[in-house]
Amino acid sequence: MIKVLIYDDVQELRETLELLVSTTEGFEVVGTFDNCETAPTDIAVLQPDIVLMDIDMPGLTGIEGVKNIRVKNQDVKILMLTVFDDNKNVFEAIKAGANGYLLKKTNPTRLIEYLHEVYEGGAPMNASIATQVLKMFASIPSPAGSNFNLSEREKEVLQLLVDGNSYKMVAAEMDISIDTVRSHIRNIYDKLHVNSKSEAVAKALKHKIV
Amino acid sequence: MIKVLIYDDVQELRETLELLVSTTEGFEVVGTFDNCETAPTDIAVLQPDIVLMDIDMPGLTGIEGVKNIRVKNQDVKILMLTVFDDNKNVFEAIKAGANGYLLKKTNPTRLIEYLHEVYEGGAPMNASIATQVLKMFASIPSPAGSNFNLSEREKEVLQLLVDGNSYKMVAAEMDISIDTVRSHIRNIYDKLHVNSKSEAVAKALKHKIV
DNA sequence: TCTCCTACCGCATACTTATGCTATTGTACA
DNA sequence: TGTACAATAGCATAAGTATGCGGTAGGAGA
Repeated sequence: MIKVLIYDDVQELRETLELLVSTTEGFEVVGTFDNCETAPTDIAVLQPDIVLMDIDMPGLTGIEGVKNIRVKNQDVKILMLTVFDDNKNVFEAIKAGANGYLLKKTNPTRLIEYLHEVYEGGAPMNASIATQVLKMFASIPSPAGSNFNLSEREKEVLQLLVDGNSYKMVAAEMDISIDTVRSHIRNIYDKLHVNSKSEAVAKALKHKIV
Repeated sequence: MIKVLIYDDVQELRETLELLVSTTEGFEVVGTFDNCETAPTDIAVLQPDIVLMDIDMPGLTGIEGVKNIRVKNQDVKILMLTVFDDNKNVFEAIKAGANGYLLKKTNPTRLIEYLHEVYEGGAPMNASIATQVLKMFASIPSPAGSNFNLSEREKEVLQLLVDGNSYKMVAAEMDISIDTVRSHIRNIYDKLHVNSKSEAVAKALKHKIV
């Protein structure tokens, strides 16, 4: 018997989910709640195998709920449920420790399959969400960033700027005159095609130059 | 008819795959190759919808193959096939532009499902691989909602600073006075515990505030 | 040898930024 | 019905920055 715990603020959906899961062979609903304020203790008491967690709840959001659960319990499988496959939430939920991410419009048969999948250690996601995850993944800048032909010395200066140093502080740090710092920075600006310190810093970070 | 192109250096597997796909309703194998040296031109000529790409090939690896394909073609769906669900390869393949990542031990029925899924824009992955992807994802240096209690307006200003705007440009962009911009920036500095524009930009980018 | 590049240094000037203080509005919450 | 805070705006001044010009010295390579 796979024990399932349900969090959803919408009564109708909560009941639909409960009905679906409890009438499926091999599954048992051990509780349903309209908020996840007490999730960590609920789980300690009810000992579910899988938690279905709505992401859009008033008060404590599902993501907060997952974080709170994971402080106490790393084992229970958590499946996020959401109406929107919006970028930020997916990322946040995964980082919080969710095991899968499903759209509410997922059809019942598929949902049950996904429950089996997560129970067996998988990470079920709807196709659209999986695609998003891959895209986010692919957008992670690779370690080999273009370095714009900056000389070693220039990179040093740039690093110090990124760390929040003023010209004066850079000069002190590198033990060169402030005018030399100016020279270096001028050259850096030329190479990066920028004309302010903050633009240079932004470009350095975005392109992982430093 | 969904057109499939197969790359695998092992003749037996190539033939098994070809048999499986070509005997399935709605699918057609337009070619099989034992290496992906000529992949970009193969694809230009054969116009497949889906490419099945073995990852472990002598000479040009499947990952190199994907990179080469993506230079010319962003539309064809590429499914990676591998015996090992090893961390580095998954990451590299995704970064190269693969649409999905399957283990060779995937059973035939499931494989066909996955082919449909990728054709429809999904990102099929075996459960074990999806789990890995989530884990990698979760280990990405944390953006984790640290927004330093910036108000919406302050975030707007900060974004403009990150984009390289001066006070004057921010004022023009937001249609407020430069003194108001100063006010906002003062408050941003207080909240971020910095005291220069470039520090603020660096912090914004490092903490993914904007 | 001569040229190119890098690192170094200097001065001057206009512009931008940081930070002090103050003040009015509107909205939200207790 | 106050209290709190966000957003707006202003003024003044010191500090920092951007960019114009100029220069020297040393090493790599044509």
